[in-house]
Amino acid sequence: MNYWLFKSEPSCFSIDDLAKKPNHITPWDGVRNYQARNFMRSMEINDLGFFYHSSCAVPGIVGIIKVVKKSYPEESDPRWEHVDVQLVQKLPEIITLEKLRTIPELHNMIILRKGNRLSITPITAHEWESIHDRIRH
DNA sequence: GCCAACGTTGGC
DNA sequence: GCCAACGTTGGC
Repeated sequence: MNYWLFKSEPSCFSIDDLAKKPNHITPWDGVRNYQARNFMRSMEINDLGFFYHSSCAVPGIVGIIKVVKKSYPEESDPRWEHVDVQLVQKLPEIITLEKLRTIPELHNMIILRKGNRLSITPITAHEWESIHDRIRH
């Protein structure tokens, strides 16, 4: 079991867009970065991920998703690949980037590093739990 | 809108 | 294979 963080600009594809999809499933297509593609290739069914809203007024984690189909080539350009993901939970409240920066366990998280632009990043089980603990129940 | 950081492109 | 130029990302 691996953990990931998936970035998306909500003006392009938001957590609510995912919630409107049949079975709450979407192909995570359009990734045009080799490192991110390689991360997708290494994903397994049932891997979990955080859904992150970027380039918006309040960036942060807005949901939990899981991998439901292993990486496969895109029709338009087989050089690129993507997995299918399914919505597990929309968080009752966003965990903002500002909040994430205050969590000591996350100081090494890739997404928080200056200049990071990767749209898909692995996160550790420890990081996953630290964030998960901040979800309101 | 600004700009730092980073990836990609293409001439050499 | 180097590296300058350019395009994109994403927080602010």
